Amino acid sequence: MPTDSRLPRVLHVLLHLDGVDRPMTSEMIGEMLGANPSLVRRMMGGLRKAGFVGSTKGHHGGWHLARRLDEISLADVYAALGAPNLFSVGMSDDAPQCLLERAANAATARALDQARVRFLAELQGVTVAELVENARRDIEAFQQGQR
Amino acid sequence: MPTDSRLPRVLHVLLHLDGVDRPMTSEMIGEMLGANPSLVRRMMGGLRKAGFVGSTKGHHGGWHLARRLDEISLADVYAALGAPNLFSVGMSDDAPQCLLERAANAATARALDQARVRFLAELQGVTVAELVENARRDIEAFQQGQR
DNA sequence: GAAGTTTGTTACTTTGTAAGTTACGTAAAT
DNA sequence: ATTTACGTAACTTACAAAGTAACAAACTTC
Repeated sequence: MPTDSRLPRVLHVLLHLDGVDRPMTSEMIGEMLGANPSLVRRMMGGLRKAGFVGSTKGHHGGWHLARRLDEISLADVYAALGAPNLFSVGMSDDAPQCLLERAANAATARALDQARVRFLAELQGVTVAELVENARRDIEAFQQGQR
Repeated sequence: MPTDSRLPRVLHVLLHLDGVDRPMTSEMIGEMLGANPSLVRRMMGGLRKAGFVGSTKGHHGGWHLARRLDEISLADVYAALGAPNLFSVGMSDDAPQCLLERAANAATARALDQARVRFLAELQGVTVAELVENARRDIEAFQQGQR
């Protein structure tokens, strides 16, 4: 399967929406991401339902922020995308008869669960607003290097 | 992509190999896993290179353990499989120009890295032998319930 | 209210990777 | 020599997200 890149992509979009005062159309966003406008609408749909962004139709329509970025954690964004499957590794049979197979599956599931918990905890601890700050720091560091 | 189920599957195989004194053929293992013998040979190849199992050709040939299960951690097994890609989530572009995209990617990568570390740590802390013990406990609990 | 813009949604095609399959060479046992 | 069984390469299938196309609905502007 092509890698599921929705999480970093919609984060990228949120960061840009924060920096503009006009709505951005799906076409503008699509160009930014190197993606199709239709795909953008699909990705952003979840964020709209979650109330993080709004969208307006017609002239000068497009996507805009509907909540402050410091009120949105990365975990919120991930959830708004529908908490898509995180792993490419998994069990082929969830409730096997063989007890040895169960032991093998249980051990694998345990490790995956721990990893998922860690992943979500990390996302929970960061707001989208902090990403803006990180980027700003990077920009300053870059300008520093230019002098 | 179909889910990568190699880790739980080869663990399952190791647990069975521990319980028999004769080598198991790829065909027997394939039937056990609901998989093709050729696929079994591919999956087990890495374990052979790692020295965890051996394989012999010809009459009464097949796969057998080549190391004690308490000397093999789940992380060893995962590594022997080639440390296959763990996540279905990832970035579409690794080194983008846009600093906002970089911030979005970095945050995603950070969470994934933490999750991977947690996953490996969990695998590292468990030996295949311990899975046998777990299964044995399950069997006893089952028999207890039968009385 | 006509024209033009933009989203919302559906249906379809493409893509990437492991699974699954087929085939055949190689080596060992009888 | 025959049979068994691994080793490996080449090919097809499956599946979910990406990507594409199309169009109705809704809004803006004039």
